[in-house]
Amino acid sequence: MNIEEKIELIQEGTLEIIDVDELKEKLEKEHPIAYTGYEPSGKIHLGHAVTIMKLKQLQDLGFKIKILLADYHAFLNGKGTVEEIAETAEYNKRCFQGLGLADDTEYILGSSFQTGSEYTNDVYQLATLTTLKRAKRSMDQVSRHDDNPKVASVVYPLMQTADMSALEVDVALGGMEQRKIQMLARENLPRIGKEAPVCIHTPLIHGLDGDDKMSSSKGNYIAVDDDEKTIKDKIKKSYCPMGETEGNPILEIADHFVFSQQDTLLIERPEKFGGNLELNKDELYTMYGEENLHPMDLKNAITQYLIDFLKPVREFMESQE
RNA sequence: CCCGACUUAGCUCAAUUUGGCAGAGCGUUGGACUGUAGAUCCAAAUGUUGCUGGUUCAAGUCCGGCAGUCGGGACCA
Repeated sequence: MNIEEKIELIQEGTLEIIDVDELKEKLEKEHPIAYTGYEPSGKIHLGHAVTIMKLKQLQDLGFKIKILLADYHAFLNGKGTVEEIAETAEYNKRCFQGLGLADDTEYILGSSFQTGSEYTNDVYQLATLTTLKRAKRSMDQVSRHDDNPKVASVVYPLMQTADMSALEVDVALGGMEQRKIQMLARENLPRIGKEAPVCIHTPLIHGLDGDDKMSSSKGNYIAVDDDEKTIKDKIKKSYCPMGETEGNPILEIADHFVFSQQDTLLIERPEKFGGNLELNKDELYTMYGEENLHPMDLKNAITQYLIDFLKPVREFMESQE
């Protein structure tokens, strides 16, 4: 596979690559490093899984993958005590493994290096280069809501910047909510004499309730280790307007998790409603948009697909207990 | 360190000048209507009133102490 073909693959399902020419250079390396950081979270859901799927693809293309279990970041963001977060991080690691990342994926706990002297120096350097306004703004989509925002919330993006240097990453992958932090990092790293990584952003998927963002705090997610019944119940209750192809969480799940794995989706429906269908992505969107496919039939198909898709994750997690 | 204000359901807030059964909206849950969900309609659940001591027949309400948050003042050789 040549570099152009690789780039085409990487672009699938991403909103932006900043920038593509730099990515070409990175792809000439033997084993470029790609990283994503996750705040340890009580549940790993399909939103997280969008980025994990992309990391798996990068892995197949020869990247070395580093996953930052960002325990300090979670701590700074008010998610609990360091001890609680460490436990959650261990659980999250199993979720990521269960989603199929290769065994040589490196899982790194933030606290294992984020107090080092060189690292700390980087953070202080960055602190002198970053205005409060800019740092706060970068946290718009990331910061947990707080009526009394703490200094911690502006240290957060500086640490995320320093992470990229400390982990020697070539590519930083994240959901679109990370964009402002990543852009700040790209701007500041050269100013402290470090190289900025290529930034790749994936779309956020809508919550099952139709909310802008699937998030563990809102309970509008499907967790990667949800069991069959839970998946059924959650999809059944999901927002899914007839004919609506924008902001429809069920179609988004089809997009990111079905059509990234296979070309067509089998939709089983009773004869009286037209009988079974096998549709590719374009056909599905067209047919749904024209109201020729009922939401319930779509939901049933996605429910069954997700049950099968997440089954190995669940089994892996159980085998680890 | 000093002064003041605030703290009530998951969230936002009510609860009369003058102590008398702690409420609403939103959210949540259930039902109706739809071959899904939502919208709409109907119904239901939910409280250590920040903690603590006191006054009183009776305290969310009055008094004392503590804590948290916010604001101001003071300190600045």
